[in-house]
Amino acid sequence: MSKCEQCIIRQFNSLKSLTKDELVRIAGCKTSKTIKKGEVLFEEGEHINGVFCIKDGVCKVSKMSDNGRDQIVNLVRKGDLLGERSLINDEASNLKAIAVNDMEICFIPKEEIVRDLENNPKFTMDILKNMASSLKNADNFIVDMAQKTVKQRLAATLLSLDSKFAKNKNGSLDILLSREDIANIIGTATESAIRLLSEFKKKKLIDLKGKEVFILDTQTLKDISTGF
Amino acid sequence: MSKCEQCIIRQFNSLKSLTKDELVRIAGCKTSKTIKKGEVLFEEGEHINGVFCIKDGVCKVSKMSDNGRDQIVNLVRKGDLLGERSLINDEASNLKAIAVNDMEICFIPKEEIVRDLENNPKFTMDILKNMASSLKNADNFIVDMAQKTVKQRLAATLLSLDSKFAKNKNGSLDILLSREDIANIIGTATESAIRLLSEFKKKKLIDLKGKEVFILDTQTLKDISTGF
DNA sequence: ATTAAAACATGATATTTATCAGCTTTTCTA
DNA sequence: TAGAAAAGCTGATAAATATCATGTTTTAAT
Repeated sequence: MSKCEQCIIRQFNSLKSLTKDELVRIAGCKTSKTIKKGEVLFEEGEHINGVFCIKDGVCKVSKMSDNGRDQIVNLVRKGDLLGERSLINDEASNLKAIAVNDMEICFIPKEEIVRDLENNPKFTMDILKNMASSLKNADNFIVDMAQKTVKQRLAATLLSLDSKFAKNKNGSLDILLSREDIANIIGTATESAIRLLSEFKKKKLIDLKGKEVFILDTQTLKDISTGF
Repeated sequence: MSKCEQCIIRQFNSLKSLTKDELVRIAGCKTSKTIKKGEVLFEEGEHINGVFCIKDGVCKVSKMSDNGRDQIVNLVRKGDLLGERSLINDEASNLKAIAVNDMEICFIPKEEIVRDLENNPKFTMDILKNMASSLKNADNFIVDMAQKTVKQRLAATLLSLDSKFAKNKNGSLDILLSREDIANIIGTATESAIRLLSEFKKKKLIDLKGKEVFILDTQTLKDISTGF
């Protein structure tokens, strides 16, 4: 069993605010898991009963809409916590999480982390700050979804992937998404996403090699996303 | 100056978790204001430096999109707190708030309430719960915006207004919104919103008398909003 | 290595939604 | 209370997007 107090991943999330003693206790009760690409971390309606700390890999967090299409609301990656909300309210998750590639995760049971929430105000404040930031992002996302065209949303999404993920040696984004995933992020039909990706490629704003994406012209993408 | 410890409004928000002493202190530093319909509580980009407690009235919280249209992300009403997020991060607001009707509000300076946040874990936890709930709502809103048609979104919005606001004696919703406001909630052109409202009226799902809205057939509205 | 399944791609068409124009009604203000 | 401005309404049309159909390429499993 690996030791949380020696794990560098925690520097990237709220767990950095825990004391050494608290981390030792967490290390004693957490479980580490490997999750293969395509596997489910949790389903909509499931009680999560804990928090995931993502040591490696990426997962997509989505919700099924009434008309049966999945909407991806977040991509969670190395260093992020997942499931903080289930600590705070006692409800079942309204979201589903699926691994986009192979993942390494640690799962910390709810009771343990709630104890820290009650006793360590610094930790609580950190969680609160994170939540406030997520809420701000969510508001911006709402505005984009409501007011931007599909083309604008695709441009914005490509820019967001560009800033969120590292680049491979060949310059491609270090995240492989299916065309359907991309469509489910921007909220459109898969065919529409494909068509617009082809258009962007033809205009040399991006390049595509299979699922690999190369961002070539951020300025024009920014112009498109803001309506010029 | 009115006394917070005797104000029933606080029972509806996180201020209920403050101790009597804390409330007395808050009462001493808060300012009460009347805000007329159409007046601005705060602008996008403004540093709010405090929290609004809404004693009466409703305001619309919105954000300007890149293509110059306002998107309403929330309607805040009697009993709600507004601006909690500005306590937690030190950023300027990314949202604007405008009174929909005449309002009574109290404004509590940031420093005072941050002090409570640091010293009263019950209060902090309550704020946290509220934030978690807002975040869940925001996720659901994103999915609706991304996946529902304008007609579905209008039906969903009418149902949400129906459950959020009281009814007048004549049965109309106790909230008067312009057609433009409604369009800015569902994220569509004003003309489209008007057309669909007329259609719903013709089908006897709702009735309209000027800005007054009567919800007549919740079941069919629900069916429409969920895609049947 | 072969084959089935999944993902990708593109054209044709239908549907939805935005935009523009012109008109009526309501609201505000001097 | 008259006149101006804003809000509401409706039709015609254009633009955006979804859907359906069909073929190709890639991936995965045997």
